[in-house]
Amino acid sequence: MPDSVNRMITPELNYDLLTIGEATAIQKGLREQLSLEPMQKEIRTIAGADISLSLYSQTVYAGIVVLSYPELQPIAYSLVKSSTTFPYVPGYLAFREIPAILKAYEQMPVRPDVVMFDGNGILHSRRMGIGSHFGVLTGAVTMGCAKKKLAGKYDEPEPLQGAYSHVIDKGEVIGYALRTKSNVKPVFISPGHQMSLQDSLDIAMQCVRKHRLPEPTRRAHEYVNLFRTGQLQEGYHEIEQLRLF
DNA sequence: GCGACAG
DNA sequence: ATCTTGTCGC
Repeated sequence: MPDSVNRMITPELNYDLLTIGEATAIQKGLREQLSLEPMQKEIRTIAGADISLSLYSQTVYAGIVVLSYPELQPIAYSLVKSSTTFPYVPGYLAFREIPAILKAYEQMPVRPDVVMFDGNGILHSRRMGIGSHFGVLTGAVTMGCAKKKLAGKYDEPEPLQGAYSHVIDKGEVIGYALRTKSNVKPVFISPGHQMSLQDSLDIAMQCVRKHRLPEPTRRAHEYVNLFRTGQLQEGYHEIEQLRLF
């Protein structure tokens, strides 16, 4: 089938012309399809998804890095250069980043068991952060890991690695403030889609190594920055494993 | 009206 | 998010 025809029946997702009011309506609709049922399947791969931008540019560099689990070794990555005019508005990050991340996702021949986003899942005023939005859109199992709080209230967790506290909004637990390293600011964990609050916390803890950020989002951030600075090329790539015997 | 506000 | 140098602490 000619490429021109294919594009007509599978148009790219484009949120650029939406108003905030329309975006809010979309979030409310997606929320009705959200599932927070506990995971059943065993995790063998987990991916991190992120975007890198040049200041004042509409060009976005999207990437997804797939890691083995529980080893957390990068085994493949997908990079896509795209553009967006939807501005950054707190609470609407998905409309700016998802179109590009979706391209990177669809370009991959493999489907990771979990996708972790640099942003939130249900830790959002309408329970529809970028992780949940992407999950409902694709059916993927997703979660969020944000570096700053977006919504809700929480008590500061003890300053020890592994300590955590609930983030609560309107009387319900919507995520956790998790101390991934002692005496370092916590990260904010929440389920996106097809997993429970407890699942998201367990997975986040299993993904912490030497840094504040869990490996999936840390690697995704690293890779999209290498892409933006010309040190990695667009496309899908598998990483040859170094065998030491 | 005031404060908060992922990336 | 990105732009930036040194500096403090484990």
